[in-house]
Amino acid sequence: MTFDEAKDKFIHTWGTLASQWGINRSMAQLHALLLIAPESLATEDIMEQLQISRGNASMNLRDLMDWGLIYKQLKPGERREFFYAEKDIWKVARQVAKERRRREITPVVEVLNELKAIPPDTPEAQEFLRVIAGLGNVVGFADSTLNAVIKAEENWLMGQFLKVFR
Amino acid sequence: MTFDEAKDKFIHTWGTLASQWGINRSMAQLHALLLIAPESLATEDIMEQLQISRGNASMNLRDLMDWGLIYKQLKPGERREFFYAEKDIWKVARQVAKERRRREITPVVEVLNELKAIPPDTPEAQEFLRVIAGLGNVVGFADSTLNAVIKAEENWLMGQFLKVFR
DNA sequence: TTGAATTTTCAAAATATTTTGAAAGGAATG
DNA sequence: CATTCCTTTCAAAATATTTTGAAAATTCAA
Repeated sequence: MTFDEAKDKFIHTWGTLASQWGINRSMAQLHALLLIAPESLATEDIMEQLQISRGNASMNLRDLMDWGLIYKQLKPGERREFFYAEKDIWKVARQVAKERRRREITPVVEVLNELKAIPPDTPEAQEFLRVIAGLGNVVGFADSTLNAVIKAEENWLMGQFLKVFR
Repeated sequence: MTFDEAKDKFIHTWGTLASQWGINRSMAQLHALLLIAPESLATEDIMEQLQISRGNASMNLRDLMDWGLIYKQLKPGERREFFYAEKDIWKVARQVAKERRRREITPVVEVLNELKAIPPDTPEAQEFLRVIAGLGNVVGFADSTLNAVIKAEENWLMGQFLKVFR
């Protein structure tokens, strides 16, 4: 496999994968492209390489910046904006974990807490409360795991964890 | 909040959440409904409670069975099929972890292995290989984490892990 | 200021996904 | 068997998401 083939395959694969994760294809491909780019790229470069429209590029670049996965660079003497990706993959993972925790875990915890306040008068209500309590535990685990990723500034604890389960 | 309100809110919330996870609303709501049902339900019950069509119910029930999250029950003297959910939430989590690992992690590992075989002749290729190697580590971590969930028949190790990071 | 270069916005178009419902398929009953 | 009851399938319709592209906004240099 040549480098160009590998590059295409990488960008394509990342895009396909991301859609299973609720991230749209353009955003994922954009991220993939910037991840493997040795230099920062201008919007034009991106539009051309991925064959997407200006609007699409603009919106997804912004979303990626919101996620903290890419940065804007201003080159002296250049009017255009350039973009480059965060290359420390663990930092990327931390960033994603942090965002997903905020967007997905936190709201569920709130709803579960609300729901566990109903009176346990009927069998249905009791079953319901059991399920809610169980889900609370699982969500707690997910939360802890994401926190582990987020807080692992050093790789030591992570390494310990991996050793135990491998 | 009354039980009925709580039930509706739970089903609705679960459905909304799931769509961020690439699972469709009907499937998630169906699962939520069965999770909190104290008795197994017939297709008709489900159609009525969730206001969905017969075809929709049929397809999503099958998908949930494929995921190992619900079971079919045949009641003596009844011609209709009944469905009930796996109520052990940790088992549900394990099942989901197992499926996602199979569907998402395994293919990525294969592609990454393919890609890391390119010759490191240019700076671009070298950067690419660095990124691929880094992603390999992150994916390895995700894999280990899912394995931890999958293999944790007992809660002991899980508890240890949580203690360390909490 | 003005105007050229660049980015952002957003309604409409394109695409993708989900849902429906009716027809076809199966299985149990008499 | 034929009939009834129930489930599955799948093309078409409905919905939701993504993408486009041109107009509006912004930025910077002169």
